[in-house]
Parts: sequence; structure tokens; C-alpha cells
Amino acid sequence: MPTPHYGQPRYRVIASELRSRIDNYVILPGSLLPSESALATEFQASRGTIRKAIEALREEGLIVTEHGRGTYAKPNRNRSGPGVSIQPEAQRRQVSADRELAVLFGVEPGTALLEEQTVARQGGLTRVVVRTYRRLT
Amino acid sequence: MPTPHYGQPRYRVIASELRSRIDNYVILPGSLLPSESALATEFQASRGTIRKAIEALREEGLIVTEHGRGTYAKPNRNRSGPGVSIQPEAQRRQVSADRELAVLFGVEPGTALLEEQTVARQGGLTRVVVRTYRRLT
DNA sequence: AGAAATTTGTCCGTATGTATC
DNA sequence: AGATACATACGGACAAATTTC
Repeated sequence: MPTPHYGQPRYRVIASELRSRIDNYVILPGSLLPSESALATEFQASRGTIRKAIEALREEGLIVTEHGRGTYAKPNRNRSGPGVSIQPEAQRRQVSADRELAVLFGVEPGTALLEEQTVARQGGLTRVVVRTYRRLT
Repeated sequence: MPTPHYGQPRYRVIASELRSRIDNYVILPGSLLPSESALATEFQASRGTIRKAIEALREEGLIVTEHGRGTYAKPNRNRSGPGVSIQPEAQRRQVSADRELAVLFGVEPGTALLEEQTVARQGGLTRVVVRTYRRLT
């Protein structure tokens, strides 16, 4: 059905078709796209070509891919404003000892300590934050 | 956090984190690790991925697994000396969220959170302090 | 003794990531 | 572009061992 795109790489043609389906809600926001294998069959292309098309849409921010799950059309695309900074799952940094840590470690308050912070999320919701403090070695 | 393998596979990242906890006595020698399901929740991974991480540590000889019981950190790994005793202290209390915790949990700064603090000592010296933060449910 | 809950063991199917030809 | 192979990852289901009440 899509208009022929002569002279265009196959993956671009496929990307356009998928973009159109998302824009026209043939693929609903938040729902899974067909698997790469299924799309390969439908478009009579190899999985590699399908993956290039998907990669293009992912770079446009239209879709999100999860390892072992599949590729989703992004939900509520016209909302997420800026300032929504993403916190890394785990990070290490130096912090200065608060009064309690200073007492525990037997150092002066303000002394640099190594802090590792791990964030565990579930369904976009932060479940637990773990902060581990050690001496600088 | 699923998604592509940037660098290391997830199960190896998880194995590293667990190894670190064992090395730093966050998980004490001879004690049970959290169940595979609990770890799956904490790390937002499937049980299969957790099992791969555990398998890696088991091959390193760091832990031992028993069917129906759980997985233990190996006791007396490097008996460098006799009086190497560890005395963890734990306490729970409510604290008010600092700016970063507020962002992570999506609450107003100053909101009360539950903090669990564990102190692991060795030979009178504080080795590590772990602070775990959760919502008040 | 027995039932229920918990935890690890195993197997299946499906999907994506990556490398190679 | 296409094809294949293997690694990584998810999720469900059930069995087996153990603990708890």
C-alpha cells in the first residue's frame, strides 16, 4: 500500500511505513511493535534491514526498544518536557563526611569519603536508594 | 534499564555489584544473600539474569548455593588472622529527603523517608556504612 | 504429621544484541 | 542486503528441597 519509494534504501521505506502507522495510531502509543522477525516476513526483508529501520525510528525518539522484550511505540510523546533529568542507575563519587559518618569512621567532619549510590526502580518508580560509604584508599 | 548492552552484559554488572558487597562486608561471610526473586526486583532484572550473575560468583568460589535454602557468602575466606570479627550495627529511623533523594523518589524535599543504616566494623575499625532509603508505606 | 510458603533447579518459548560471512 | 549463529535477556511454568507454622 505505501507509495513506492524508488531510489530510497529499503530500510528508509520501511521506517516511513512504520512511522506512518505510529502517527496514525495503527500502532497505539505504548504498545508493542511486531517482532523484528515478523516485520522481516511482512516486508520481505532481512532482520538486519528491519533493525536499521527500527534504529532510525529510535533515534527519532518515536519508539523504545527493550532487550528481550520488544520495541514499543512511545507513550505520551507530546508531553515530556525538559528538565526531566535521568539519574544513572549506579554512580560513585566523593562526598564530605557528615557528623555521623565522621564519628563512625573516626575522621574529621568534612573529610572526603567514597560514596556509591545505587537506585532500584520498578515501573518508573524508585523503590530503594542505597548509599554505601567507605574510606578513600 | 533493560536495553542494549552498553559495554558489559547485565549479569556481569550485577555480579560485580554483589562481589563488591561481599568484599566490603555489606553481605557478611556465612550469611544468606537475598533470594533470586528479591535480587531480580532490586536490580530490575529477570530471575534468569540474576541466576547467571550468581553462577559467575559461584564459579569464582565466592558463594555457595543450596537447593531450597538459598545462596551463602562463603565463610572464612581469607583467614589472615584469628580475631577478625565483624560486628554490624543496624538501625532504622526517619529522615527528611535531601534534594537528590527527593528527585529520585519524586517527592518534595524534606519529605520523610525511611532510612536503614548498617555499620560493618572489623577490628574496631569501621569498614563500610550502608544507608538504604525507602518510602514510608 | 501435615499444609503452606519460600527458594532454588530446570525447561520452554520468544525477542533483541552482536559478530561474521 | 541477506543469512546464520550465538550471546544476552525476559517471562512463564513446574518440580524439588527446605523452612515455617
